[in-house]
Order: sequence, then C-alpha cells, then structure tokens
Amino acid sequence: MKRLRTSAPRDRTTGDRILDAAHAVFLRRGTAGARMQDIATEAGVNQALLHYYFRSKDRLSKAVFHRAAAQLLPRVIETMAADIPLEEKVTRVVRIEIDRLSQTPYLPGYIISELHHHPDRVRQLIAAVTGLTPEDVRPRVLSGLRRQLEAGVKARRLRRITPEQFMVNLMSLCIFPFAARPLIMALLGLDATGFDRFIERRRDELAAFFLAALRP
Amino acid sequence: MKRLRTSAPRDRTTGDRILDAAHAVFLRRGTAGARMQDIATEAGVNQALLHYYFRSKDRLSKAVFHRAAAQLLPRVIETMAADIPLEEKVTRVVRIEIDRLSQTPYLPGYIISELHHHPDRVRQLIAAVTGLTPEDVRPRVLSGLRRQLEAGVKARRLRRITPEQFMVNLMSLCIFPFAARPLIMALLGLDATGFDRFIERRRDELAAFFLAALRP
DNA sequence: GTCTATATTGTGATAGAC
DNA sequence: GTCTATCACAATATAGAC
Repeated sequence: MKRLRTSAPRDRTTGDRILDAAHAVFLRRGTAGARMQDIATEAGVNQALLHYYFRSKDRLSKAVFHRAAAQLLPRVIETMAADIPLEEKVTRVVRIEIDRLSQTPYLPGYIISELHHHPDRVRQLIAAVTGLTPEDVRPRVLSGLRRQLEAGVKARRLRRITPEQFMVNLMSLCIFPFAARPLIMALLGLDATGFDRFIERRRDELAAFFLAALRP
Repeated sequence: MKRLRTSAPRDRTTGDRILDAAHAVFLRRGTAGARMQDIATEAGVNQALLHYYFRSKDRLSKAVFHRAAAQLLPRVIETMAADIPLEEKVTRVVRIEIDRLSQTPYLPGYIISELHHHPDRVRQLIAAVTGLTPEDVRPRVLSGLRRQLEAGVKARRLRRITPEQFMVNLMSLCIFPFAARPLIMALLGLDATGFDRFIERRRDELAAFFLAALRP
C-alpha cells in the first residue's frame, strides 16, 4: 500500500508517473533536446509539478539516466564472472542481451548518446549497473576470463585472444545493431517488424558465429 | 586562388572556418546541446556571421551532419561491392575503417546520437556517403556478397551465414568500440593513449577473428 | 500535492552601422 | 563581410492560491 490517491490512473505514485514520462521523452529526444513541458504533458500533469518532485531538469535527467543504466548490462557482468565454461558464458550473454535489448531497443542509442555528450557520467552508469566502481568490476570480469582463455589455448581448443578484445567483440556484436538501429533498418530495407525478425534470427546465429571465431 | 582576405589565419575562407568550428562543437555537444555562441567563439567570429553564412542553426547543423556523414563509410561500400575475394573484402574493410575512425574517433558517437534523435536523416546520411538511395545501395553490396557466401558454403570453405548478418557483424566489430569509447575506456581502465593502443592491436586481431568465425 | 500565473534567464535570429 | 546592439520568444524555474 503506497498512499491514498484522489485521481490519476493506476496506483502508481505521481513521482513514478513523472519518472516514466521523463524516461520516454529523454530516451527519444536526448537530455538536451527534451522539453520539460513535453514531459509534463506525457505525464498528464503541469510543469510546476516536475520541479516539485525533481527540483530541476538536471536532476530529473540524472534520475532517468540512472534508471536506464540499471537496465543496460543487467546480468551480463555476473554471468561473465560466474564459474561456468567459456562457451556457456557466450551463449548465456548473447541470449540475455538480445532478450533485454529486444524489449528496450532505444536504450543503447540513448546511453551511447548521453555518454558521448557527458563522458563523465560513465562512472555513474557503472555504479548503477553493478553497485561497484570500474576498478572493482574489471578484475572480476577479466581475470577469470583470462584464465579460461589461456587454458583453452594450452589445450589447443581456442585461438589466442586477449580478454579485453573478447569482451569488446561480444559487446559490439550484441549492442551495436540496436544502437545503430535506424541505420541498419535503412541499409537492409527493414521496417520495425522486419528489424524484430532480423534480431530474432540473430539470437540463434550470433553465439555460433562468436564460438566459431574462437576456434584455433 | 580563393579570394583576397584581410585578416584571419591561413587562406581558408570564413565559411570554411565556421563550418570547421561548427563541426567541432556539434560533434562534441550534439545538435540540440550545441550553442551558436560557442561555435562563433570557436571560429573566432561573432554570432551574426554564422547567420550570414548559414542562415539558421538548423541549416548549419545539417551541413555539418552532411560533411560528417561523408566521412563515415567512405570506401567501405565500394570495397564490399568490388570484384575481389571475400577474405580480402574483410581485411580491407577492417583496415579502412580502423584507419578512418582512429583519426575521427568521435564520429560514430555523433552519428549514432543524431540518427537516434532524428531517424529521418538516415537517407541524408546514405546519400552523402554514396550519392545513392538505400534502395540502390543494398543490392550493390548484398547480392555479390550473397553469391560469394553461397559459393564458399558449397566448397565447404565457409559456414552458412546471411549477407545481412555478415555485414552487421562486420560493422559492429569495427564501429562499436569507437561509438562506446567512454564506456570501453572506463571498463578497461584506459586513458586516451591506452585506448589508441587498444585499437592499434585490434587492427591486426579483428580480421583474424572475423575470418575464423566464417570457417565451417 | 496540484494548479495558474509569472519571473528570469537562455538562445536563435535580425537590423543597421561601418 | 564583419561588427555591435537588440529583438523575440522559448524554456527553466519560482511564487503563491487552492
């Protein structure tokens, strides 16, 4: 039970409805391009209420970025850090990422755009995603991965590749198609549902592609 | 010989200096976040002159986007459409893209950001890059690629993969690290020169990675 | 908590002298 | 072509009634 309400849809609090509206507008227009009035309209309230709840546009935009960031690399890091075979890490991460991003296809474009204009917020993103600093995240992901890659090379089961390039390749293949969605759609001549089908096929093919690239 | 000039550095015209300044500011701040005054200062002129040369911020931003777009996929499309072996297409495209993007590392973030906020500009981008419509570009790149991939499968030299997934994978691996540069730098603990070294190593490893992924 | 009305900048654009 | 001065309005933010 949250609180007594007089009007407004559902039982979400007004603050939540404003945050949802801000999320929708900021993701579409970007922080600099978004207008407080548009957010107020989207939330079904007036502009003054936005300031009552969030004080300023800057604070509201940070709240949205924080919330969006928390959705981006949700269980990827723990999956990469888990004590499971390398091949399973790949298949799991691909599935998790494609599932997540299929539901929020505008997220990567928004995050990349915001980080491009405010590179200082990258720490905030990593903290929101993991609750840790970059310095703490790095060894957690890379050291186990490095061991597995070296063991695979010794067993002549894997090509030599650094864990850094491994991670960047995996992220690139999962995230880029969503980040560059308008470009991909135009180049391949797809509409929205065509893009979804493309991603659906990609879900199966990507892990195979990546694992093939690791063989010696 | 361009024209007699009284002041200002070099022999670049004032219009060029404004365009260069606008390029720098728009790429850093994005179209919505950029300020005309900042561009004027960067160009060493006053704000009125921007309007004298480019009429409005909208036109100036389009001019910058046009110019930036023309740098993005410069010779990639003609390379992909060329009559050369598949393997050579891959190695050439990787080299061309990494070379280009190393010199203009902010370009992908800017382009992705602009397309995310203005998906309608994607046609302008493709026209600027190729002088063609998306409809004309597509078969030029994909049909030859499809033939080569099918031939490779028949000869048991290649895994089965659609030309669409092939292209998206290649673009992802080349472009994403630059588009997500701030994130990559934080996650891997790199400063600017560390990032450059990372890319330098990537230039050699990426083609090998990609070609390995194609083997059956 | 929510509203209307208004204050206070910020910012793109123009007029007109030189 | 380039400048200074200024306009017009868009956009954030606040005051104060209910």
